[in-house]
Amino acid sequence: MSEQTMPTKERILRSAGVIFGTKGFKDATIRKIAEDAEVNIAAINYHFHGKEELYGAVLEDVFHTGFSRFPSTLGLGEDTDPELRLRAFIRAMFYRLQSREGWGGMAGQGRLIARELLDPSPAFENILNRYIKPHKDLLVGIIVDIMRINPGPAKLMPCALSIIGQCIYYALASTVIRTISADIAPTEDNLDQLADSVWLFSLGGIARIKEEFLAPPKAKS
Amino acid sequence: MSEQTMPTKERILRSAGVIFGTKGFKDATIRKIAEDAEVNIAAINYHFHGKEELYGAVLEDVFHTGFSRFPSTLGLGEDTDPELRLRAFIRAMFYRLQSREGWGGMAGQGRLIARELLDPSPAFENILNRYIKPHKDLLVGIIVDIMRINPGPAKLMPCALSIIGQCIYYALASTVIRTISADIAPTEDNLDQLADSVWLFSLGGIARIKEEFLAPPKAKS
DNA sequence: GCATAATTAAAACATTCGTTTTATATACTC
DNA sequence: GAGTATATAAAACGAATGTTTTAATTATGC
Repeated sequence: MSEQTMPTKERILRSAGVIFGTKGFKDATIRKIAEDAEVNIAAINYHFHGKEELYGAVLEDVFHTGFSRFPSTLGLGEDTDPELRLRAFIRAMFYRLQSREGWGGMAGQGRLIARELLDPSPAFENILNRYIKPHKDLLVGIIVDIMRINPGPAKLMPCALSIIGQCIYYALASTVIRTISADIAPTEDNLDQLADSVWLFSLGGIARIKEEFLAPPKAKS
Repeated sequence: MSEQTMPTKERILRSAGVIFGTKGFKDATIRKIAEDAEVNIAAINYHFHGKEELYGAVLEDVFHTGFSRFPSTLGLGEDTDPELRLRAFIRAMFYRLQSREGWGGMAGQGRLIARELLDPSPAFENILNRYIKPHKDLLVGIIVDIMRINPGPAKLMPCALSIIGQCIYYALASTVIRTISADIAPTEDNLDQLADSVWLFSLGGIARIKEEFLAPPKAKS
């Protein structure tokens, strides 16, 4: 389905995804989206009822597409080595956040999600319950399996946040990372490599947190 | 110096810091800043030459104040145990990003920095060279000292990004973290605790990266 | 103490943007 | 094939916003 034969509604959704992602809600204008989608302004307010609802639809679409195409297990069964399941989890996050695939040139879905974390929109609460919370629970389950004990949420949650934080940061700061050291910036080609670096780092982190939980040090200022 | 005796220029800078931080550049309006600072609109365009330049001044002020009050060493000498220097580095980041201290109720400096990482402003290039790059170099130095070997930038940079990413993420996503599990969300009281969790996690991560560098596994799919 | 510069105040301007309205075209139903 | 619903197009509206202008006020230097 080419650019022109694609139904208007879809074209709008595509363009809106790119523009909302790269410029943010406030900076993205209906006019620019309409121009990019080669669609009249009124068509946007016809199919969606306004800017806000369009944004909600984009958000839903981004999460739905991302989690459909790159499920957090990447197809691995529950019986797989939990360390490999963690690797799949992290890789899936990298793909979702940074891969170009499946979103037709959409270069900004990772940034769109980062924006939501900064300034959650009204539409985000649904996303939170339907995607993010289960996603977090899955990760916590993997960590427990890796540790082979359950140290309780007070230890597990920071672990999970540390892992997710690394992944999000690469998407958030990709622009700045590129100017600081271009060779380490995430591209389509080194995603696996970066993801695996985060994976190894996290395996070490998890081990250390477990160790500290089992044998809390007496004397360490 | 009370609210009213403070010079106009400073009052503007304070209010602008809060409002830019919490709402972002585009969403923050000159009128709201003027109202909050109890200052006429024209005074803003008189002292600063416009919205953009005001923003630049705020950014400079945030970084200057942050790094002055919380230097990355927290006073520790070069001869200190590098693991403790890492702890200081991470704590300083948490204080800078999330502490209320020293910025008169400024609740959003961490978010302001996260916004810059997402959409760097023209004023950011200076900040990058004068604050962020040296900051990164310091961190890399600490990591080398902890590892006691230098595995080269291809291994060091991801380590540094993983550490910084964790810190930034807590600031970026504090709102969402709070709704997911309120007890782990960063507050003024548990900053040390969270920072130390990131510290331990990172120590484990560094160890693991080093280990993998020294003895790369032959057979691991 | 006055003249000049620095600062603050109020109003007006020009632009941008989301939305609405009105008109036209296309598709579908009976 | 007429009539109705659906979809697109063009223009206009109204609100918000950054900036400028013009006037008034305050501080400063001699």
